[in-house]
Amino acid sequence: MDAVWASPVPVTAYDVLERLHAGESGRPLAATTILTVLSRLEKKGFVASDRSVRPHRYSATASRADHVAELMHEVLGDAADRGAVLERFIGGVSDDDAAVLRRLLAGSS
Amino acid sequence: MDAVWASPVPVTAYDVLERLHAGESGRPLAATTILTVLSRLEKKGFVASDRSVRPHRYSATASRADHVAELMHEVLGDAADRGAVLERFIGGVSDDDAAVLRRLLAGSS
DNA sequence: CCGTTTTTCTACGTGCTGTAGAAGTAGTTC
DNA sequence: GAACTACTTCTACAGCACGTAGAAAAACGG
Repeated sequence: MDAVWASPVPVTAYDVLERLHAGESGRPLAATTILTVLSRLEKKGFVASDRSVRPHRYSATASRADHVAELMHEVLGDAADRGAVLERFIGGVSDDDAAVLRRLLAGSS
Repeated sequence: MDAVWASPVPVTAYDVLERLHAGESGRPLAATTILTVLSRLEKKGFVASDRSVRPHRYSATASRADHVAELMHEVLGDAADRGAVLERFIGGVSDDDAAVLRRLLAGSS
């Protein structure tokens, strides 16, 4: 339920199906499975569908990066002691990530 | 299943029960409910219990801040495009949070 | 020993997720 | 336009986590 973000262009359910089967050759999924998942994702607002063309095209409403960043804000938002959380978070990031963060914060000052 | 972090000192199940009932006067929970939840939390490593004393004392293995920070790392870890995620994340934090982050990053340089 | 307190075992309802079959709908072809 | 086919929706079921709790077992106090 996550490989939908893999392609930034609108895809059909069958595109997703192929993409999934290309990677992992475990059990072949049914086409309807993909449709169901896409429908549920749509109901939750994670994807949008273009129903004007016959094989409906699905596209993500937010990029994976957006989504993950939002998740981070969500879990952070549940904390009253944001400072402490951020401290722990920064304490655990890699040097590379820290550099990225420093640059980003410097820019948006 | 979250109010356990409310107190940093080891607590008994009945302490938790009281604490919960003090706040929200909705429906009174059964004592066994708390025990069950604590057991499950223990199985997942979120709390530790001191079984030497009779009313067992439960304490969190990680502070709430630790836990939330870990969650943030978890969701971040799922992303290949960390840079983009961090960018979005920083873009959404408040000025106060940004200041805290800047200070933290400056310190751990 | 016997009652009371505390814990464990077991269980039920619910909601989310992965999976898919059955049935409906929409273009396509003759 | 009736049949065929490709696509989609409806409905369903199993699995899992979670909140909740009763029943039974265990441990403590007298």
